[in-house]
Amino acid sequence: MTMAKRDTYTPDSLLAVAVEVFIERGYDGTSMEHLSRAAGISKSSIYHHVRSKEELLRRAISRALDGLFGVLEEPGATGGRAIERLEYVTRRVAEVLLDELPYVTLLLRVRGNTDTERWAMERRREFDHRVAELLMEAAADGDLRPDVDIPLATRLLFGMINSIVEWYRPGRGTSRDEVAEAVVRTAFAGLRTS
Amino acid sequence: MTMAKRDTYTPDSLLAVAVEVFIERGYDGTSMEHLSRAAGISKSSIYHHVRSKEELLRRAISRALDGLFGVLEEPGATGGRAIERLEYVTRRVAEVLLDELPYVTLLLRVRGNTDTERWAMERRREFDHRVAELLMEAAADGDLRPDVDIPLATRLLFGMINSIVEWYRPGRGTSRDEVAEAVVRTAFAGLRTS
DNA sequence: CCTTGCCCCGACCGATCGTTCGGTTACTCT
DNA sequence: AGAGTAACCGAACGATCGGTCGGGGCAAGG
Repeated sequence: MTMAKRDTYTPDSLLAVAVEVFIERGYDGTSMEHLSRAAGISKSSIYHHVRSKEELLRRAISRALDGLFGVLEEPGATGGRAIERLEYVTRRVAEVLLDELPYVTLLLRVRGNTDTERWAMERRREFDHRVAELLMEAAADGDLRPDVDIPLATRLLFGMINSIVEWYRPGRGTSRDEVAEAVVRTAFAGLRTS
Repeated sequence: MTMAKRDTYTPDSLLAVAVEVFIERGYDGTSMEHLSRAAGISKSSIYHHVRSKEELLRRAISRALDGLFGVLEEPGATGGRAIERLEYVTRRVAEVLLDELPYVTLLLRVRGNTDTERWAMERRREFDHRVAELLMEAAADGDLRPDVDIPLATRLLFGMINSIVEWYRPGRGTSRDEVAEAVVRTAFAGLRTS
């Protein structure tokens, strides 16, 4: 009746292993041989769980994108003054990035060599655009320092948030919430009026 | 007598072509076939100018590192109050990054798969450490907001600066000096006291 | 004219790439 | 016990990888 838990790979648990290797060696720098060694099963066995190497990438990237776009649907991102929504989104994006660190890391490193990668880049641009609109609204409300260049500020804001994937390691140093808080505080000190 | 200029490749002019392809496709995602097509010469001809694919990477990375470490030797980085030196270094690093954009881009994307890449990562860490020291000095002088976490602030500062390589394209949008100025202003608004 | 040396080429090397295939194990269900 | 199947494996596929090799074209110097 109840399906007994077996200690074997599911597509998702295999994905978790694969993503770690992708991050360490880069997607193109990772061979199926590398993956099989890290997973402890043979190269051909991997194909029992997933169709291809690229499917692993697609699954990982989808998970990251779902998390990021999900933030834009949350109440804090849809109601209230633009500057407040912007601050909410900034904090939540940082949190999602920290919670789904390996998957978002992979998303941010995609270069556009395959159809999957180009699709990921397009979705990412779309997300950035949505946040840029928030910045424009906040500027129209007069809640941003008058001398900020909106497109430039958007770039630098994302640059700061996204850089987290380059150095954050869970359990070492600053905690998740502290990082998110520091990002919000540092970024908005340079943006907000008063 | 005078060596007539011939329109043929030098190791450096070939490097410029190769670096562009490396950035577009990623180092591991670039084959010598890709390089030969971009350079307009055959694959084997490339080996007349450079010893290997990895030598191209090493040359590019060296150029980036020389530029960055060079900043630390400039007068503005060695004399005066720590907070002033920090601001000088921040601006100059942004400028060097913009001037040597493709080479620094490559440096920042290295993952550590080969000896060359591991060497690059070590030199980079060394550079980051030098700047982190400046932050500590400035904090000791009481010129930084008392609530800033020094290691964290260092990460975010570099995150913002380094993100430039992800979006800046010369001749499009904001100018070199405007970008450098915006980085300094935005970053120091969140760091400096008063 | 002929030689020298730089720049380039096509053909090819062994190794490794992502993927496929036929078959074996081990567990579940009847 | 026997049937069915999920999970796995070694061997091998054609393609492509980074790199080598011997030689050809051509401008410069004699």
